[in-house]
Amino acid sequence: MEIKPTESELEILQIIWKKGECSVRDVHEELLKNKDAGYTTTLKLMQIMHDKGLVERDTTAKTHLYKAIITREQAQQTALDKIISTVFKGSTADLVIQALGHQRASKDEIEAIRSYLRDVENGN
Amino acid sequence: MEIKPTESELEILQIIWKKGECSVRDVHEELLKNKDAGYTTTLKLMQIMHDKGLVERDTTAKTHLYKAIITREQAQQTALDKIISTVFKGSTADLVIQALGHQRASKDEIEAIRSYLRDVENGN
DNA sequence: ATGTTTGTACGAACAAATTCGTATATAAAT
DNA sequence: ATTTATATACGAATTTGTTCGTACAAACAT
Repeated sequence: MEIKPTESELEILQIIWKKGECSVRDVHEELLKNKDAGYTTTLKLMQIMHDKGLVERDTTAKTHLYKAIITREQAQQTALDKIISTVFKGSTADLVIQALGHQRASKDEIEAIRSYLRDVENGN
Repeated sequence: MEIKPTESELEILQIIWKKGECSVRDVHEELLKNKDAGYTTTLKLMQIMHDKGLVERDTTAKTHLYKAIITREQAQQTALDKIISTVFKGSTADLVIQALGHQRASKDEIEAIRSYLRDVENGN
């Protein structure tokens, strides 16, 4: 049973991950900074996300509060799995190298990665 | 002007990238190994891809031959850009670490990445 | 108490992507 | 020559995702 958030759902999840528990209005206000959309559109999307089990909600008050069920890490992993298999021929190394090559990681980022590699190799 | 292949289009591009020039039947046969679909579905998809400029084709013979216009690297970069911005908060390092952490890269892969990092640091 | 604001629910329009059936042309086999 | 297999073209149904309008309930302000 795959949980694959759509594009729009991910935009919303991002906001919920950042802010924690959110009302529809919270999310909507934040969305408006980047795009243009009606309030009921956001509401509907969040209701659908609830149906799909991407979020849970507290309906005790009039204004419902939504929390993410799926974690950012899960979504990251799903997204990675997908593109590794669809465009990177299954090779994680290819993905990493392509990411580092074109995204121009900063010195700090590169150091973080290198230190991570050390840990992996020592710990294993 | 964004060139964003859809899910199905990527499945087809993968095959074309691997095999080079392909007829619809070539692609279709390969697709059948993983999923179930009708021949005309594959045909239609490839025609749409042609309309969109993802592939070009040689129509001199009865059986048309398709080649990819978009390269695997372009598709990789597009895919990376998208997920880095949607689920990795814009951080390439986060992506790399998540990829290495869960995909359990092999020793060879890790060495390849490390050597790549060395090159980057020396070359820059 | 009554109007205004703020909320949910939900059907339905719209759009994009996918799938397939049918028509038709060409090549190959009998 | 006629049948059979293999192609393309393309309209249309289906499915999935997105957007919005309208109805209605609860809270708030006057």
